[in-house]
Amino acid sequence: MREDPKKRVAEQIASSLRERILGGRLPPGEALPSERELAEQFEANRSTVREALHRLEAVGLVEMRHGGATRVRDFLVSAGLHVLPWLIAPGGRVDEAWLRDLHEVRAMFLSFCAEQAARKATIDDVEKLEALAAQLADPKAKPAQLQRLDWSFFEALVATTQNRILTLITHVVHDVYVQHAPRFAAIYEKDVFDARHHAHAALAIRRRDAAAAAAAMRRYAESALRGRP
Amino acid sequence: MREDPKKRVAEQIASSLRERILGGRLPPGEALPSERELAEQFEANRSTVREALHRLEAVGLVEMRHGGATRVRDFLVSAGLHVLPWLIAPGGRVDEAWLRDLHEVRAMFLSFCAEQAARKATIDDVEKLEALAAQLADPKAKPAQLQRLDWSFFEALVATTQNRILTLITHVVHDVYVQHAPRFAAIYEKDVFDARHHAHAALAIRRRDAAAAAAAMRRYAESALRGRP
DNA sequence: GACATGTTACTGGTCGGACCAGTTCGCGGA
DNA sequence: TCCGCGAACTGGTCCGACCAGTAACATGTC
Repeated sequence: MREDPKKRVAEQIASSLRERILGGRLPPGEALPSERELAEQFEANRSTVREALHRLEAVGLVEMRHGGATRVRDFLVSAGLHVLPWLIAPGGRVDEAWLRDLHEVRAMFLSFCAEQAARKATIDDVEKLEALAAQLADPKAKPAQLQRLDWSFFEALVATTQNRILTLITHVVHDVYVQHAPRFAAIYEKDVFDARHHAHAALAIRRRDAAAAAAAMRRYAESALRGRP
Repeated sequence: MREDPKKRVAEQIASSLRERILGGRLPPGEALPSERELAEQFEANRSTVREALHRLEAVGLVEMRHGGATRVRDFLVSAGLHVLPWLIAPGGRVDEAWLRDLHEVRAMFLSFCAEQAARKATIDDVEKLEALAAQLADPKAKPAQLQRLDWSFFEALVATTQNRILTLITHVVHDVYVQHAPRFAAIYEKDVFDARHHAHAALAIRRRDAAAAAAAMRRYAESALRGRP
């Protein structure tokens, strides 16, 4: 319950409650203290507490019922994808199990995007992907640069699919990456990162070879697993 | 701006603004009227308006800055997957382009889940999937029943993967399905729906044949496209 | 004793008005 | 012309009151 003067009070309260819920200290079904009680505990106004509670409600972590108590919902049953950034690192420490799940989904994503991209890419799309692949192949590039370029490649791939739902999912994944960028740095070390996969994918997309593009990206995603600590 | 006494006032205001944003009448970058002004327009208290604005902020539709104006964000750049239920049917009418995107993602999802399920399924999982596939094959089942069973099969498949990120994504898709269930009913008509795909997938999962399971579910997803109006 | 009922003490929802705290922008002086 | 200061915005927090549902307990009836 430390103070971070940067954050708004409401966000501090929301963070505190969110951690307790995702950390399991407030189990599903449990009734939260009343708003008036929370206001006293956090030494804040009830309106401010309400604001915090509404943030939690908006992402499906609690259920507020007029007249009844505000209860913790089971986020594995009710919450949407947007809780992921908090789930990955509850209390600042990255959770290995969630990370594994993320890498699996990432592999599915990359390969599917490559497949769709091969079907829908325009010349401009192809050239952009090839340009990024070329930059990724630069032996002088530092890991941090590679990380940025790799993300750009991913974004370009998603944009090429012209599927806006994939774009929406990407935003959430992006939130995870920016919040925990150092955690993924190991993937981009010299021994692990191999930009040839990107070049293969770009080439396959140019040739409209959906299967080859998907295979290249899948190989890349699986090779990145070796960079995991 | 009609009144629905069931919904809370704050939710009415949020819905109204959400529709304007997603409908494009409030373009990205545009500044919303001040909270005091909105309170007057909606004949509500400023606290209530703030509550509505916070709901929009929580899903990435607006950006509130202390001292500055609250501005509309570009949801294709900033919003997460959770806006999907509203995007699919802006103003009550289902958007065909979004529906097409959804079907694409659905196909990816089903096939990937089947593939992972084949790798991770326990005996219990397999039996549950086979039981559902058997029920789906019942020639006397009505379309509405098939729709429910098909969803159960999907959920069981996702649960079998033991990947909780897939579960989170599923929740959002579920929201879309329950909100627009009639829209998807055509998929389950006698001429279109073919439960043999489910049986094939279940069998492949039992045999731990990931490729076959993925292929079966992909065929199913693609066959369902024929049911689209 | 079992059950319907009404009272009451909670819960969250809305209100209004006040003040604090940042941003923006234009007016005025150097 | 340019800089800087301040007024007039913006959102953020607080207070205290009251409205509106819920749930549980006490009561009365059969």
